[in-house]
Amino acid sequence: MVLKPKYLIIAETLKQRIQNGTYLPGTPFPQQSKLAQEFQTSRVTVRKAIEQLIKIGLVYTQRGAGTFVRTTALKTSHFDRAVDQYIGTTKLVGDQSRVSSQIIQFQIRYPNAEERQLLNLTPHEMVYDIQRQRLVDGEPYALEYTKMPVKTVPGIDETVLKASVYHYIETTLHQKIGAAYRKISAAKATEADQQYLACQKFDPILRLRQVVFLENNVPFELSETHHRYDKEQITVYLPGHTK
Amino acid sequence: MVLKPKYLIIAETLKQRIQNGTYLPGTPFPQQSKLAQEFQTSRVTVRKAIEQLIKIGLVYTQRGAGTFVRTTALKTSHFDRAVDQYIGTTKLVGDQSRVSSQIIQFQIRYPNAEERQLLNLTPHEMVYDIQRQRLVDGEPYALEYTKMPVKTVPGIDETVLKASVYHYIETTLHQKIGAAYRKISAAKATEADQQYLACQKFDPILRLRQVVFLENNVPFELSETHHRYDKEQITVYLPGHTK
DNA sequence: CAGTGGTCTAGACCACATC
DNA sequence: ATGTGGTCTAGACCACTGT
Repeated sequence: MVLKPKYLIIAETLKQRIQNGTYLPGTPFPQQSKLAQEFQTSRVTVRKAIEQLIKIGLVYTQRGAGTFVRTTALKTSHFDRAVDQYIGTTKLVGDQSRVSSQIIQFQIRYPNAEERQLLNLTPHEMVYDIQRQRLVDGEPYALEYTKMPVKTVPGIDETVLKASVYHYIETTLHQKIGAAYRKISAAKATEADQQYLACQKFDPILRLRQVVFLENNVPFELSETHHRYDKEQITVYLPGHTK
Repeated sequence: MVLKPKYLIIAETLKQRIQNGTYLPGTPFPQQSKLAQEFQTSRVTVRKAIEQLIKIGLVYTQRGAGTFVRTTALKTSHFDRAVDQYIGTTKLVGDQSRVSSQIIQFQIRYPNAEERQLLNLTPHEMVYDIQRQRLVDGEPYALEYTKMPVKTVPGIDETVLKASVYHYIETTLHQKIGAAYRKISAAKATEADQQYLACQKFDPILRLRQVVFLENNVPFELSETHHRYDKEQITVYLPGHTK
């Protein structure tokens, strides 16, 4: 694909206009037919662009009335964390230079039953089994247990693990990250948590278990991440019915 | 609206076929043009129906190849918890008869600064301030701190609070629940948590803070819910780019 | 009533996967 | 080369909100 689809370009343009205050919260938003004229396109395409903004919670529509920018706070995060990029630690923090990693364990082995099922593997397709301590600005940030199929993410080594696996996948393997299933829970700190997150014995842990897919829908990561309860929270926006 | 939009009817039909095994995971899915013929509609409408299924993680598409049912586990929850209905405790559990509530506090007062901002209120528009212990099958399930504008949700009383506010809003007020912002974190158990969730002093708590909107995008609830760490986890599905 | 967004059509052409 | 999904058009009509 040489050129981005028109509706994504329009979505980005509208997003910028919201950011720079061209369209103010609560106030107007040009009607769809006007936008179609402006962008030299059809109304259907404009609607598709607006749909993107609805999905990330920037605007909402009211039949018969118009389209409006959301006033609500909590909104700050939506500009930097697009829908598909709040999945990896490095991306979560945003600034890659602030993130560093200590490798606690790194081995390649055969998958167990759960890994075979969730990563869709046969018994002889091997997985990386990785434990990393992630630090932001030198402070412990997360403890990660990651399993990835070797066949799907070939070439992982210590250099990659010290930096960002997601970055490696996108730049070197030229793959894009797709959907993800996440389960979020609270847990008691394990001994490893106490050690690598520098937390107390009775501190709670925010635990995130997820299966992540590439854009071609091949699962490539099964992971469990532990966060200090006082350093991280997870923000979710649930659109109502996207029409 | 007398009749449901055609694309939603098609989406439901396809969903049922996935459930009853007509379309098997990994296996085929009729091509969009064929489905358009079958449902006597245009391909655009069929695509809109499929979009719904993608959003809840039931299927995925691959350009040039076809549409496929997701194999991955974790899938069970998607049939019962539709996108827009995992917000209230009563709905979360599913079976209303199993849920009961003890009212700990119920008063009406003027809003503080945070409430005014997040619920979009003027200083003289009053809010309900409610604390409830929620039980499932008689066992403590959650401790809820809820603030709602009186003007938006009129007529709340002890009878409603003993049952379900969401049910009241939908049946008596004839409003529908829309979008929601949620922040999920882990926390130490407070004294109230220990008392009303019957948990130990050093047990972690799963904490959910959210602002919920009606379908017309008026915010109607600002709440904080505490869950026992061993009784609840939150499942999220993040679609990649929905095209 | 006028004006808005929501649904829908019947085509067309493009990008990609598979053989 | 064929077949799939992805993008796009230029209309039409419906449902709802406001006055």
